[in-house]
Amino acid sequence: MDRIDQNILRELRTDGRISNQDLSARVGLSPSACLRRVAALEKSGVITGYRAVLSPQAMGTGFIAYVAVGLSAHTKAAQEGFERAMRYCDEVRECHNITGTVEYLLRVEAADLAAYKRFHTEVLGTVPHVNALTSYVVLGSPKDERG
Amino acid sequence: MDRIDQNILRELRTDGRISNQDLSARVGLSPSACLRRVAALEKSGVITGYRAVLSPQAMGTGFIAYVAVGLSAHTKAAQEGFERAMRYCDEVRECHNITGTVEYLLRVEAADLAAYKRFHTEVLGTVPHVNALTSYVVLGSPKDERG
DNA sequence: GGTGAAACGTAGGCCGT
DNA sequence: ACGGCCTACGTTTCACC
Repeated sequence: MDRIDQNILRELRTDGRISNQDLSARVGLSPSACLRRVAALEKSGVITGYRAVLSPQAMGTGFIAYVAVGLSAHTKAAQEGFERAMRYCDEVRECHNITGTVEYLLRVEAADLAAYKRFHTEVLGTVPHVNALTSYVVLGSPKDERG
Repeated sequence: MDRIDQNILRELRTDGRISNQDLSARVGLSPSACLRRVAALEKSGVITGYRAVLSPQAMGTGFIAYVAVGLSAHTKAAQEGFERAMRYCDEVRECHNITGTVEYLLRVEAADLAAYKRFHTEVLGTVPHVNALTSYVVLGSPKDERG
């Protein structure tokens, strides 16, 4: 992992669909040498995948909220049950296990406030052991370099 | 924006580097028709970009935390100053303006606890109007579909 | 790490529906 | 307006130096 690898990663983080030819030119390598490095970075797990970044507005998920979730039982079974429920939930885009007064922080994307309310009561309200629920509605994201 | 577009977006969200040929086969279209749709989705702003997803561990940023930040002044100038500071901060990967008792939620990625402590005191501690700081260290992310 | 050539994918004109 | 076909062009990918 030298300077050239760092440059490759910086470029791919900005534009994941750059052609190998353009990428090799930017980092000062021949296409084949560049491709070998990219393949190695993928194989070693430094690059875990590529994703298209979609506009939430255009996707009909203009309502975004972070939700702090506390469980009533601190058992392994309770955690696994909750995580399993989150995994199968399309609205839940991220589920982080955190330190602090509650166990989880979710990022939830819904169409609008009404859809979010439905998710809040009908989904989160019915998952076993869910105790404390605090929603933080996202008003805007001055910086967002997710992925 | 019909069902085929939805399928295209679902595939590109999962694998942003899929070839147009494979993508067209998956959504049941000819390569040219598929490419036209993808180009239209990019032009109309539904697809805002493509990114490589990198492993934080491999990138030397294995320590991740969410930080709730409250400002002492609720003026436009105070907010703009804070947001500007966050924009130029490499450790801050996301900065969301949220509702609730505090104004901002940050995602911070650092090498380790020591690096995070340095960031916490030397960066966040010196930004004007920063009042309340609460860190939530990420222990793990059972689900993470960021991007 | 670079070179070259074959295999592969892309992009755009054109026509049918 | 939109999808499919065809083709020239560019890119990827491999053995080899």
